[in-house]
Amino acid sequence: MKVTFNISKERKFSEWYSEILKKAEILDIRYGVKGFVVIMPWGARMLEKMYRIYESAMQRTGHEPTFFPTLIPEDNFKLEAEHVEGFTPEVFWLENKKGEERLALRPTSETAMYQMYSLWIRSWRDLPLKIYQRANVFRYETKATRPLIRSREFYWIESHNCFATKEEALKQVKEDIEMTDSVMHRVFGIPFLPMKRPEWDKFPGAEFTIGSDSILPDGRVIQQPSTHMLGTHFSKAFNIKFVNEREKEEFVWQTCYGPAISRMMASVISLHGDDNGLVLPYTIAPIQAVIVPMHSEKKSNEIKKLCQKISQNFFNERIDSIVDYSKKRPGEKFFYWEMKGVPFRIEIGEEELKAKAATVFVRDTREKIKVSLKDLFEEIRNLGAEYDARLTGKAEEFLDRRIVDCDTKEGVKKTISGGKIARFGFCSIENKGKKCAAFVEEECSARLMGVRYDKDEKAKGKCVFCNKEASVVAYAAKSY
RNA sequence: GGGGCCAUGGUCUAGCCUGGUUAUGAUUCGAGGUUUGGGACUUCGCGACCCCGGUUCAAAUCCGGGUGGCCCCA
Repeated sequence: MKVTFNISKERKFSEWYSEILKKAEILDIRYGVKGFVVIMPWGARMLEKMYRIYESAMQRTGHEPTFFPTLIPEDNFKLEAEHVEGFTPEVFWLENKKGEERLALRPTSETAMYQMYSLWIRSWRDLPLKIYQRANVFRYETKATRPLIRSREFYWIESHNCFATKEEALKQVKEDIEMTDSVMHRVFGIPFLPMKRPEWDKFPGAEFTIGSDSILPDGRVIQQPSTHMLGTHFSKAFNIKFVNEREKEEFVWQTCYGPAISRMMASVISLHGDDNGLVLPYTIAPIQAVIVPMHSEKKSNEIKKLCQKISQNFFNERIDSIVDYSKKRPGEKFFYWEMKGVPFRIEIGEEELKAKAATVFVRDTREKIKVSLKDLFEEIRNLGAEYDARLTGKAEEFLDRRIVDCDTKEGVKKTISGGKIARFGFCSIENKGKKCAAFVEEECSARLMGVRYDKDEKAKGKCVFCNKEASVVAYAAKSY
């Protein structure tokens, strides 16, 4: 397929995004149901790699995999009062024959999993219970949907943990955020701000919520994984009790964590891509190196053999590669694989045979370098690590530069409308601060993201809205 | 939640106002030839009016409803 790609990401992010999803064959959005898309092979392979990396991090931190049913009986769904209230408007219901209970398509799986937890957990010896599942979940979005960013079905991992003490649960919240950092940030290259959400914006049924906000090129923030301290709200509703070491019955302390992999894919695509198309991190690119045999009158057999040898070698070394034997002219192949975001292109022709060195094109810098054939796979690995570090560094810089300190509410408004993140003194993220947050929502059409959870930012001066003493440093931005 | 715009081959599109020919052009795709170190050229070929209803001798075109998509504002 011939591909043209010439929309500026900087100037027209929204169009750029739609275009790249289609051109790079990540999604086909023509399925015909609002908010539902088909994930095509190039996207699916990326998603799969991201899943594997994330799940192995889950397992390293002591979580066990499970798969729970997609359907939740209505009675179960309704057990936790705040949860029902928060999620009911977003639920897809399956109506059955008369007299049978309605079933919910899971919007999240607390109410599916916790009834089982109450059966599984009997004593302190059963704790901690750390379980995750890979799942697709469904939310009936009434607003406009955006592929991968806000859809009605998305692909995520959800972990649901139970502990004997509050302290352990709080520690888990920290561990979740560390996982977001070690995987989403360090591996996928998506920097984020861990924000403690205001009281009025926490997860329905949680004591508090930490949302990890990342940024997209248009300056809007997007909530990536959120982690919730559930306290004993759900354990009381679902009767999840254990007998402690002193033979007393207690309710378990719970946390849950929901990294949405399909949403991270949106961030990966958006943050790293450029005007020539995708730029995929080396670690998650479906193909890490494409080998292009150049035309030759005399040496075409030798060239072909060398390409095969390199490819086999890559396979042995667990580098995902293909040789592009298609009957296209080189230029067309070059543009195509660049658009697909393949980190490295290896050109092999007469020149390379003679020099015993490959010409390696690096996607993000668009530079060509010579690499001796005998060091090729090691060098690709090194270059891959450097390449990923560059992408991450660039994304970090982009996020940092977007945060602007503001002293006045006019300043906040101006910052937000300029596509940046405002940071300012704020009275309170408890319910008494809700009035001040209304300014952010109504006047700026933005979200009060909350306060930093990863560090203690000292508030000085007044709340920029009500002029009372500021108790916290809050952040606000336009949001997806 | 409010408002606006749009729907024609795989993709982008002309035609619609003022109803009537074999529905325009480009690109992709398939076959052939010349090419091949940054999107080549050329010949031939395949392929479309979102759905339901209405008006009419006649609907891509006019009217109503539905579905889907995009944008702006709250």
